Amino acid sequence: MYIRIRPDSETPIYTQLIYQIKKGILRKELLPGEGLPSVRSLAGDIGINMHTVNKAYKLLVEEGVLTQQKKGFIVNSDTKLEIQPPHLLLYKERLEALVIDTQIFGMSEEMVEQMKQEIEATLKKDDEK
Amino acid sequence: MYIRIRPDSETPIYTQLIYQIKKGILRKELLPGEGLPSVRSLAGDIGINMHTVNKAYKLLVEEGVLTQQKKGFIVNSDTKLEIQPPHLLLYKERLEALVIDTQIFGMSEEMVEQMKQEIEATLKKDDEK
DNA sequence: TTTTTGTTCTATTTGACATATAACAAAATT
DNA sequence: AATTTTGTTATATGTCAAATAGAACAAAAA
Repeated sequence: MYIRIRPDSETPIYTQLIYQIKKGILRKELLPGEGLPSVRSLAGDIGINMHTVNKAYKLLVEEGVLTQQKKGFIVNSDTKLEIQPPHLLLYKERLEALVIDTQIFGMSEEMVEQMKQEIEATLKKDDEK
Repeated sequence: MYIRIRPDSETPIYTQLIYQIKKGILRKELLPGEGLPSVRSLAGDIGINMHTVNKAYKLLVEEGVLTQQKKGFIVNSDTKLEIQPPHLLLYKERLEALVIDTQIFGMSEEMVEQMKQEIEATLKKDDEK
């Protein structure tokens, strides 16, 4: 699985990593129950620190996306993964900010819908594209 | 116009202020051409520092939401305010992150749509509600 | 037995955020 | 004309998150 990190981005590395992994799961490049690389190996591969990878993994566990076994992290196999209240609150805040900017800049509903569909296309298996 | 700041929020104060002002414009509590309170008076009113207000104002000018006269900041009167490329990029990144979380947590399209409409209701003039 | 795993701890560096204070020129007010 | 208000600029300080570095540990896997 490909992971690309932009060190100079405003977005923290651990946040970038979190979304790269979520992307991998949605694209089925990471399957339920599949193990993730160890914090040390992944850190070494993409050239970042071990603790940064560990932070991303632990936050993903906290969200329920990953689970933790005695040894190592794996993709959660639960069919129904529901968002927890504190994360739902953050989700709503992000949605509100996006809606506000959409209206402030007078972006049409079609324009947003098109962008959304372009994004969704990148989140499908290569097979289905 | 009401402005409420949560000092303990993860969101920086200047960012909170930016969205409060955008909200005020959408709700028509701030009209095109209308002047905003001076950085000192607003800072004093809501109990934050002058430079924090100034930072929010300047960023809003940079986005085209406000303009600056010889003296003071005013709401931009341009009918067509179009988003600039760098801001559009950030917008797309935020939209992507939201779409990813929507799918990862298996949220239905109806659920998102409902949340969106609840938000949009808060962005209308009180008259229209 | 050796290696690998995540965990924990201490330490350091960097930058953003926010505040505080002061001084300035230009504009508005009195 | 004098005073006040405006945004601007500069310096300084404190706090915190992010990221790195290195070391040590017990438990599990090889």
